[in-house]
Amino acid sequence: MKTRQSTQSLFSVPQQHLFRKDILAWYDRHQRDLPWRANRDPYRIWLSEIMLQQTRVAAVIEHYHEFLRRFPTIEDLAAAREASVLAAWSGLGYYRRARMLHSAAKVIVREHGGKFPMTEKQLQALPGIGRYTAAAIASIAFDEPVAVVDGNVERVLQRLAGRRLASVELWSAANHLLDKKRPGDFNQAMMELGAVQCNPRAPACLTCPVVELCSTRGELAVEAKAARQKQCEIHYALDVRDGEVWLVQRARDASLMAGMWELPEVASMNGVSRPVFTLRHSITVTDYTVRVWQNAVRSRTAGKWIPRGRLERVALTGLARKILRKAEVL
DNA sequence: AATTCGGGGTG
DNA sequence: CACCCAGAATT
Repeated sequence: MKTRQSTQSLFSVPQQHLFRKDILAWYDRHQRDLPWRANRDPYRIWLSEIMLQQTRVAAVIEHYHEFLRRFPTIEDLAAAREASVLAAWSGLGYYRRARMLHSAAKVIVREHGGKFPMTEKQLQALPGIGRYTAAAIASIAFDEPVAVVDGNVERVLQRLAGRRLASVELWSAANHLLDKKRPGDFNQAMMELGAVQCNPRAPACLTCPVVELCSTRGELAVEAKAARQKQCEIHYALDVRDGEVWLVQRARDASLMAGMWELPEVASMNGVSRPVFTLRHSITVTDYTVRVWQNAVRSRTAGKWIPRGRLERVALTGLARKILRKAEVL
């Protein structure tokens, strides 16, 4: 017999009410002033959610305004060329997000007449929108009572529960806890709590609004993760003449940052001459020591002279952007 | 269920 | 230096 509930609740009903009241009151008082909280325009909420996938708030804010300045409406975005969208995304990483954002914009304009889909189910059918993002947009922009589970919420729930929770349990617990009258605020409050109070390293339990309902209170064990960063040295040529820079384009079918622009890679001249400068950069699982050379021998790979004034509009890799900025070319 | 995809802030 | 960030798509 199937008496076992497939859904689980962390708290008794009275505790749930208390939790909702406390966390919403805390959120009303302490929420950060973030750009995407200015209104409930689904286009802007959507953009923020895509940018925020695995990306810190501070990094997103740097790109958010400029992206909206270039593509103020979803029609503008749908009509843009992919290269322009990637240029606006440059430095944010996970460039597939930008391609899927662009393709979803086209779908919304072409198949939905530019009107944003309003339900979690419809949203999740769009490219780049998974379970988390669909629930986030539906609840924040359209008041649909669906809970989100992101990295923050996962941590908060596990600390509340005092144990690890499987994915099914997490979504179930979050949905039980959800305040159905203010789902968008509740979801954001949970994430805000995880980001600001219940952070990974040093949870601020002393000032936590729900500490009395928490079974862990800060002592949650961290799980060991193996992944080691590999170290690697890489060399690039910096050629600037007449206000132009020589750049090359990554292969269209490269697995990493396909089609984006960067400086040409060259052989090491360590010992022969001195690099213009050296910097460090990490991509996925590799920590690069990057040496930049002037007057290096480039191979004959196809490239282009790009006027400095146009660099803002080029889909540079994050590393290329970093180098050009350090060289004061950008 | 496990991998892949960027890049950087932070303790 | 290690860890993790308002995850999704692919295998």
